[in-house]
Amino acid sequence: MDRDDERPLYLQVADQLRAKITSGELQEGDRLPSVPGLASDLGIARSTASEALKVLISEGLAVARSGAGTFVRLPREPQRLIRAWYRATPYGSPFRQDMERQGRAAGWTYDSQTLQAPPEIRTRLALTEPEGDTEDVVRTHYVFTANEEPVMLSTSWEPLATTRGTPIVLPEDGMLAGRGVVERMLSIGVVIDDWVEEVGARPGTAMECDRLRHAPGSTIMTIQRTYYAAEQPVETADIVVPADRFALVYCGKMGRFSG
Amino acid sequence: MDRDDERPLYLQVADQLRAKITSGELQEGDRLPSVPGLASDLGIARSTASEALKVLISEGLAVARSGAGTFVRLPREPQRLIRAWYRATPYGSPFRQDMERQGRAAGWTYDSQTLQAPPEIRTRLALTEPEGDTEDVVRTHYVFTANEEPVMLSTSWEPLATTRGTPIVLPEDGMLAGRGVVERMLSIGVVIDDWVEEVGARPGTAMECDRLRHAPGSTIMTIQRTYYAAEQPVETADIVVPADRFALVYCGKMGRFSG
DNA sequence: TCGAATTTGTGCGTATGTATC
DNA sequence: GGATACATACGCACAAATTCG
Repeated sequence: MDRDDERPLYLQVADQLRAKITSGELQEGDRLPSVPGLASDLGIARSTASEALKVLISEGLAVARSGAGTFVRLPREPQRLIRAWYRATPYGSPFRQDMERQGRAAGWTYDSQTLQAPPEIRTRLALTEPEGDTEDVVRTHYVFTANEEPVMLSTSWEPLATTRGTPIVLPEDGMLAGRGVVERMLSIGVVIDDWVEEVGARPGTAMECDRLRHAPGSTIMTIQRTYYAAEQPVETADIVVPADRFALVYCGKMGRFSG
Repeated sequence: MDRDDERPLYLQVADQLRAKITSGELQEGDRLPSVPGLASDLGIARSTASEALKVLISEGLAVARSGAGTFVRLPREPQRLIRAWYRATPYGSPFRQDMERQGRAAGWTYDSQTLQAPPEIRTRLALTEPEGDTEDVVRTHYVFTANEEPVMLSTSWEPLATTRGTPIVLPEDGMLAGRGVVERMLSIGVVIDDWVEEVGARPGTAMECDRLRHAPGSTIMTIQRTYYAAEQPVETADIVVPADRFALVYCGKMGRFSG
């Protein structure tokens, strides 16, 4: 440690602690030195030691538990979610296929409702102006689980213009329950041929983290997926996955339209 | 403001300032109250006022300029990075094309070096065991800029087995400098036909955030990209983009291999 | 060009509340 | 219940950057 100008003191202390984590000297779940401990050991102020730990916490390398201490929290090796559907036969649940390939039991709970689409969804589904307060979409909230643990949230929107009067109006009802949008739509003659996904990331909201049993503020990835049949959007979904458990895998071929 | 238990004081102050931003009372570039100003106006300690401003900074709603003040920085509508290359002719810089489509001036700086690939990269490039300490890859660090601002980091690895003795050993050297991997490889007869991208997200490290001029700990997305020619990996890169500025767009077609 | 005023960044010290062990 | 730990809040001081007359 250098008391000179070089770098701020609290960053030097953070570097020192980070090195112990990345080198493996401190492992997952191990307790980091406490604020008073660091302060007296290194001869610095408690507030300075506290700043150093906050750096590691903001980097996601540690979590503080009030009253207990600050603990190492290594980023887990993420599971891979294959998001490029090169399956020749898109039958069955894509999520279940991904999980079973990695030896995990997939499941989900859901909750469907018909209502009038909000403006943002109208844009994504290319809906016309609403007529009065007519209900024109089916919204379904999903919680997906792997080995009984919640791991993914999804909110799906399907226009009633496409599905009204068919056996698949409700996504999780009837013979094709749980088979995925593509297969369900195919059964009523709607051939989904294009997909677009827009991937973002941000700290999770309190509600999202709660439903995923995650620490508040932990990083999540968001996917806005839209399915098209003959250039017409027939389903769109907001998908939320915790970033410390999943990586999204996309692939394709060069040189011509990637679809 | 409530001096009672309710919520921590610095969060209440942060809420109050955030409300002024989201309501539009304070606009992009406007100066927030200074730390001493807040402290005396609200009758709180300067350190408490400072904490409140740090909350907004960590949320990406403000930036501090030492000596000048703290300024509103509204979350921009995220720029879209098109990551599915359906360009029939993959000529020119993909990054520049994305930026110019959105009316921004693209640029980059780089730094190339030949060295022996570390284990993780060996796996990704399917390299055999190293012979002694032979240098077998070219590593290039990039900092990409849009309108002079750093917006994306990338570290690219190319096996010397592919490029040794050709005019394109150094990515940013010679006639094809800045033209992108695909075009450069094509010029030596290596036809890149497959790509795989693995997308993750996490809080940025101190170094990453510093190089991107971002608040430490702000959310970033990571992309591990690998290019293949005839099923053989010929380049891999680690790409880092700040999540509050970019969304990644992937698209494809259903029902057959998505490439 | 210079200097005074302002502002952020860092670092010190202390104290209290509350959670955990 | 007592010891320990983190979270919050207060106070002060100085350095470095910026701004402006």
